[in-house]
Amino acid sequence: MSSTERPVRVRFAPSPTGKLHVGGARTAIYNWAFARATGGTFILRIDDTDPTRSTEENTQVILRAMRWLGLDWDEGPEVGGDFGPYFQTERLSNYRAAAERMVAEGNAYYCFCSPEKLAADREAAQARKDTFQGYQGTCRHLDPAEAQARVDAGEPYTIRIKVPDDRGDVIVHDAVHGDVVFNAKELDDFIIFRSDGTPTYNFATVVDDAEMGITHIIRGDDHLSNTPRQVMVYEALGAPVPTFAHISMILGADGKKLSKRHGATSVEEYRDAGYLSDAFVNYLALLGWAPDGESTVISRERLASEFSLDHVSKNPAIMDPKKLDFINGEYLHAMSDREFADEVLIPELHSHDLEPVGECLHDEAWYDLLAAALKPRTTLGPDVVAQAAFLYEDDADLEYDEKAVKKWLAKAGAADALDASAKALTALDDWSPAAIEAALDPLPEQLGMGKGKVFQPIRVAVTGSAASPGIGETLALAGKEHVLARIARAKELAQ
RNA sequence: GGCCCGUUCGUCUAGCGGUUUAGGACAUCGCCCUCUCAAGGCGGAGAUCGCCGGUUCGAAUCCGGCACGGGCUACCA
Repeated sequence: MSSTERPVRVRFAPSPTGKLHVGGARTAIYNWAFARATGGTFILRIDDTDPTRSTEENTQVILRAMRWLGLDWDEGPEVGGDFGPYFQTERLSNYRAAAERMVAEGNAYYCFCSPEKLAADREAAQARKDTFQGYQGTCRHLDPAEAQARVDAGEPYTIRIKVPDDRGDVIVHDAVHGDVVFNAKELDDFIIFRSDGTPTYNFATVVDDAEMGITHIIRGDDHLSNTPRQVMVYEALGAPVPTFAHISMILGADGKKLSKRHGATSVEEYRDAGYLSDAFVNYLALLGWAPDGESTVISRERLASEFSLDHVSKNPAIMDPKKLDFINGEYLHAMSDREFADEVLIPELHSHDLEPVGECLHDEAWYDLLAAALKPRTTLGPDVVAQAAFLYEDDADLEYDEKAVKKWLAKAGAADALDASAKALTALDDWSPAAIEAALDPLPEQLGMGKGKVFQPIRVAVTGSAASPGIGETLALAGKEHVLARIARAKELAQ
């Protein structure tokens, strides 16, 4: 039975040797979306066979990142499943059994070559400028009984797969690259079991994928060249070969492999910077996959229903933070004022220790107004902090932006504008944005000045800066008492 | 050294032999709106489809070579 006829089972199998990187996150997203779009099963497996670099803490970081991304897995850590365990370190006996079966069936053999001999052989091949520089097959034709005797005698050994002499072309059916042809002659009898009794990656991963019934392997294209080796293992195991989908790497702005010097590379850094999970998934999903040539903002639901492997691009993608910001802004702007207040505004203010000061005008209606004012001006959650800061300063401590003072307060007419507006505002009972604007509206004409000449001095007086939401909203948020106090204070700087 | 992969505006991409004067999005520039900053609306500039040959009446699309970039070739994953 061909793999495409089996119910879809895909897996994301990170090694807990570090945090979840954006490249891994995208691989996880594609696996998840493919499973959801095909009604298949999404499995999470932890490939922790490298004991020196794998840690429990990294495993937790990865699970947390997966949850934050909203990539729920059907089988794996913490949810279980019929094909477990889902940690490779708990499956060692499976690998051992599979390898021994391969030896027994003549598809693998014991090798007693020392690392030194192998290195010497390789150097010799290089010196001879041989086209083939792999394993020379020294132990391939050892008598099985004799080999077994040496093993029993305690001699160190590795287990190597026996690539059939007459295998010919190995064709990897890849959903994004098409059929990729390799010749088995270029493959050597690679090691599947180390002398320390642990399996190698190319072996363990295939044993797991075969036993877990994985039908499609979606992973980074750094594995493409290793795929024919893995196909050899599937064949030796007598397991169906899955369909592969090798996706390209994500690069930094300079076209080089993403690394620390490019800034944020891990999922949690993006989360901590204030990106929305939906926006981040949206951006990453479209970095290398396009449902059409038009869509930029695509919902999680659409991703989960429309994702397909045949629209995945072959070439590497450069990560563009500007576009991520744009998409994040789109998600923010699509929120209701209430959602924005509860999910972004208030948490951000709290995490920056901007707690309500003075009298309690910071009620629900006040936050709704602040949310409405700030939402269109926000592309990243933390943007709200600097914009709202003037509302959390004592009147006497408010700092004025030097340029703004020079441009708007230290100018002829500024004092008149402040006087007139203070007078109009003092008389005002209804302290709503609309009422404030109505009260201020006639002033420019009365004073014979342009609107900017009147409103900007007020804005600078109240916020300390030349940029803020509309004057009505700004004053309404600051509160009448504070507005008047700040205007009075600013008059000392005005002409 | 050998094998494999990739190459469309600055960036992400659409394009699967004629409907293409190569479409969209981000970024950028300009205009409108406007009390500022955003948001929003409208518009501009921006890609001889890596290069060279070939197939074809016709190629970004098919084939070959080359160049550049990347991967694998480990008792790493």
